Amino acid sequence: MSVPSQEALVPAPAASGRKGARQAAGDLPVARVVVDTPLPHLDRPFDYLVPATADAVAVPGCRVRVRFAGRLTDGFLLERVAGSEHRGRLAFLERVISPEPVLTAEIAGLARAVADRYAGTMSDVLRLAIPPRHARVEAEARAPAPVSWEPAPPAEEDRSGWAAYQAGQSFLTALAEGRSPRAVWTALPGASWPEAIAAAARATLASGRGVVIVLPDGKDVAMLAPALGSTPHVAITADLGPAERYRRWLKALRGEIGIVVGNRPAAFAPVASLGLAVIWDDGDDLHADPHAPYPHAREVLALRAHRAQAGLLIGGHARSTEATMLVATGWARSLAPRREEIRARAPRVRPAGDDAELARDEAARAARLPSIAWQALRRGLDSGPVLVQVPRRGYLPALACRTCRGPARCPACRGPLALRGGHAMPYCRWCGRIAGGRRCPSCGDDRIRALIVGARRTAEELGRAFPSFPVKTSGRDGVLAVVGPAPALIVATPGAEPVPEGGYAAVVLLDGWALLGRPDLRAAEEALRRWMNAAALARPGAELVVLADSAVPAVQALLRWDPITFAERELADRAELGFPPAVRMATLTGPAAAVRETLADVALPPQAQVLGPVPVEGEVERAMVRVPRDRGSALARALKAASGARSARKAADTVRVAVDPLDLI
DNA sequence: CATTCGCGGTGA
DNA sequence: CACCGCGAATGC
Repeated sequence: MSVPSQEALVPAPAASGRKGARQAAGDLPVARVVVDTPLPHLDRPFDYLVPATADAVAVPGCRVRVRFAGRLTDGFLLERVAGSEHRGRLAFLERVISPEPVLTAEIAGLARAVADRYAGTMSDVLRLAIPPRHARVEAEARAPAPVSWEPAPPAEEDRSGWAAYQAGQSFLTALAEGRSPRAVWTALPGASWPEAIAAAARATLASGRGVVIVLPDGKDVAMLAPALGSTPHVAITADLGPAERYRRWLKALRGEIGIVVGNRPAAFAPVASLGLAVIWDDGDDLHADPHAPYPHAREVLALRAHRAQAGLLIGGHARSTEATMLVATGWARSLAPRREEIRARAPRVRPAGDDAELARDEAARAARLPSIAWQALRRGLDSGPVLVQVPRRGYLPALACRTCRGPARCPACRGPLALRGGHAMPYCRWCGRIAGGRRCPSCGDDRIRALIVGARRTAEELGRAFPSFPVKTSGRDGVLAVVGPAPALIVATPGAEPVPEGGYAAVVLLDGWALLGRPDLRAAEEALRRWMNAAALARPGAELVVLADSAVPAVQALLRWDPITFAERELADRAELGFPPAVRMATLTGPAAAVRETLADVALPPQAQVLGPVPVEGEVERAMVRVPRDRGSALARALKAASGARSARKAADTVRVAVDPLDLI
């Protein structure tokens, strides 16, 4: 198709100072632009004319400003083409913000794929993928680009620790030889996962390819940096500030650096010729983006590795059900430790159920500490720091017996009790029964109290039980990154455990039943992940006591240090129940009428099943739609079409669509 | 929010 | 039957 002549395309210019119409560029005069609008029905490229004056700077991937629906709007120039399909006159690009090609072809394709996977728009994804521009930083002289990335020093195999895994060595070799293996890696406790990741990154770099490494939070990034040592890399984290973040991101974009380490957004880092994508602790919910379309870093990296034919390494001490699915379908291989390595390095785990004998010590009794936990801590304190993991404050408003402070449980199923707002009677979080007329099995009292277990309170109580040792807390407000080798009592919430020099001498996981009792599909998986992350910080053979019933599968998995069998069983359960990742599921949340309207409009793929809608709170309702995994993209397409139709007709109430969200129940 | 589309009404 | 006017649809 050819471009109609200028005069036909260009409206007579408004009476401005300039005389004459603007000229379109002679060569490839049409720019395809992704316009920054959240409206789903506008999620496609729009064509604009490139002014001749902007010919040199209007390069694919650059930021532009265009008049869209009467307003000036930001956008990205996808490509320059000779003509347009659009029947009607094209407008000119208003301005090229800068010629920096910030949207590479690879990331453009990835953003499109992520949007399609999550029933979202490309511009929403680009907002997550591309940091805001910082003009001064962009203008800074670019460092002279190296001819190629530093050849990595020969990998120090003994330090990296990959030999401890069944296929560890061949994984490294494959990367170094330019192949693209995909693996789900179950990391050994006590071993240095940063060293292992660094070795994989170096091997990839040696093959002349780039690496992105995604870690849950800044603390993990800080741990990986020393392992990478002199290997050239940039760390991009949220706490840097916009200028420095953009500076480092540009280094990757401009090909000056081949390894990018960071949190969630690093999954989109514009590393050239990607050879390996890494995600650590993929079960951590920090990897799920809270912004529309709510993509998960593991899924982003899996899509990216697939599209770019790069390797993928999904690692963690525990194993997510989703990663297990990738192994089950044969898409990725399992990188599991040899059994004898586990035996040599895992802590010795002992459960303490409800019936466990409380410590004799008065202060330990007050802290609800069973005897075996108290003894483990006391013995540990002879030789080093000990860790007590407590659930985050306010994480679960638990109920306990008024007198003895033992956990209040459902008389029918032993699930944890909770109070619902406005109701006087506690109900069971597991079976939902109203627990009237219950009595505490140990002291007979029928009164209950709210028990807010938190790090600070627990720390005070434990401090009294071990008066001669320093007590340190680490939690949401005030994270302690590291602790020294001296004996000390460390009280931390999950994810905030300080890394001890030389490992913890003992670990106690308090309130296991509280973690397990959460009304969440993923409660057991999440409990095991948190326990294992804490336990992995223990010295080999250290004593570890978990306050939970040993009959529970997650506790069994911890006892045997077998997260894989647990995850496989979890996956089988999900398949049975019809929940992700065994199926693809989407939730529609919004005002009741809007949710029902959308459900009525949507042309669901065959075999789709609608659950609900059910009230969430107030007027808000939520419905779930599930389809077999291979219908996932059809479902996303249908949901986007339906929400697009709604937004096109300017329906007042919006319905939030989330695909495979973490909080399903 | 600006522009265009498209339909029914209207007056010649 | 051409043209007008207004609400709906569209967005280059």
